[in-house]
Amino acid sequence: MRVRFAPSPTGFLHIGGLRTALYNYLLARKHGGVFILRIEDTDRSRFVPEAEQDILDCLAWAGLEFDQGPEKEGDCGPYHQSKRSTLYEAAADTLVESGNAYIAFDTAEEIEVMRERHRTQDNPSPRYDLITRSEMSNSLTLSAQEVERRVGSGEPHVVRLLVQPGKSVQFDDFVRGTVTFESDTVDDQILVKSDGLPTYHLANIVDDHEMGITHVIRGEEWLPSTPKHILLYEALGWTAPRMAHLPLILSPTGGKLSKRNAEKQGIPVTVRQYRDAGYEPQAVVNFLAMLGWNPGDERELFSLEELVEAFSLERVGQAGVQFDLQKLSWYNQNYLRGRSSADIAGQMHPRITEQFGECSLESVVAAIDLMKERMVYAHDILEAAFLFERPLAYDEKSVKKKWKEDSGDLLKSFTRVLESTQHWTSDGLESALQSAIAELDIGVGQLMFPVRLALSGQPSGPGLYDMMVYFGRAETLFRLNDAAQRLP
RNA sequence: GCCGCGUUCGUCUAGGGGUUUAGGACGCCGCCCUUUCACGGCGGUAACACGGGUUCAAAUCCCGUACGCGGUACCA
Repeated sequence: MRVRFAPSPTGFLHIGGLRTALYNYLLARKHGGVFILRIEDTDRSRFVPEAEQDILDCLAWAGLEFDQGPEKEGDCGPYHQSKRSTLYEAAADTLVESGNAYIAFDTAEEIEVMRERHRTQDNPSPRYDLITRSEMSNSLTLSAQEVERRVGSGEPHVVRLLVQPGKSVQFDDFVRGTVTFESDTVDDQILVKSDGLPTYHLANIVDDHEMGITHVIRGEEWLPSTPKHILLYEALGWTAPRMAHLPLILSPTGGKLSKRNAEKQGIPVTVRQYRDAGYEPQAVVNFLAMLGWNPGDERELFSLEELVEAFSLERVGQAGVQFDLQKLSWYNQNYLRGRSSADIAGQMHPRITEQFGECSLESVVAAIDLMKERMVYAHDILEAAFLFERPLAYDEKSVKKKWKEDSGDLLKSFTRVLESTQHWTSDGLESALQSAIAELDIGVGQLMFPVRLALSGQPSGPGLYDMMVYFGRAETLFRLNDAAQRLP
């Protein structure tokens, strides 16, 4: 088995592209096959220089290692279509010679005029096909000498696929079963553009054949052009690979998860955005895997290795799937919890020192220990500012609600108990507080809430005693006294 | 318009003729835990698009309709 992921470097890698790459990767690994990365850079007008590096970075980030591709030569390179021109030229020549393709000289304007002429209410976009090609300037309507003269004089021209009418083009799709198209509904696809570069359709099938691709796994948007590809394989006398068209990822409101559509709803569309937003790569991978595929049992959490084990094309769904950011967060929370506090602390330490000033790595580890259960993203730790600096202000609502006239005095009384507390541990501090409220003859809440407020400035947070242990005696006493002074 | 693909809780889905009072997960709601918030535990909410057929029996098979999505480029 040989599969490939073949993105175009026209922009940053789309999240849907990553899913396509993932499914290809999983299938290859599952069957001990080869996973190839091929850069389809045949559109010069949309070429984005940084795009290729982004594709490489994002695949690496997600842990999808390819076997062959740019900077990883294998048995069928090069892996950029821009470096494989001779292959496409040869295929185009073969097709023209065998009468399966022809040369056309029409300019964009001439084609537009033809479309205008044939346009009706019922046919808003006339094709270049059986009906119309006879009235255009191409090697089917011009004499051989005239064609030769025009080509010889350097007149711009394209190569078009000659689609024969009345044929039923059929193929078996792994996820959709048998799909049939009538050749009458297929247009004479341009194979070689007037700049001499092949279109996707030609380059793609030439490369898939040359690279020995056995399974093509791609998005459903390619389904309508598959009959063209099948026709090309037939015309070249090649065996077509097996096809699998994946359900499209839709926006939560339906419709394509396009840049505009998605960003309006706060959904990142490029993999880079997920990386930058602090998503765990495993969470993204796991989430993406479940978007259109399921293992057939009730498991939800899968490592990449487990996905390889469980994956199969048979269990890929057929209906479009809506993207759900909340489910992704749930995955993220799960994978974050799976990481050690030391690991997360190591990642976040630089940002914490940058934001709050110098602090030891050990203290960050302790802070993560305190917060981990209530974090969804690694950077959530930054929101718990009180762990790294003294509260600048106290949550107004809580003060209004919980801070009573005697709270300051109670806090001061408590500091006297804490000064002499023997065991500065969670248990020791709990009994210290218990004895304090017994002595003062008050309810637990009357003391607990002011203490929490004094320590964190917040109405909620980690366990009170654990927090005191984290701060230590001196800092705890300082914050208690400070609050008693600053609050009314 | 035409061509193609699709349609089970709000979302991702299981189920593919009888085992289904349609199962799980996310979300939402409630209770418990915790005198905080989260985590966790327990419970609840909520779906077979519609209409015909086939059959003793249909979410499951067939046909139609509706709706959604994709394609309809010298883009991929």
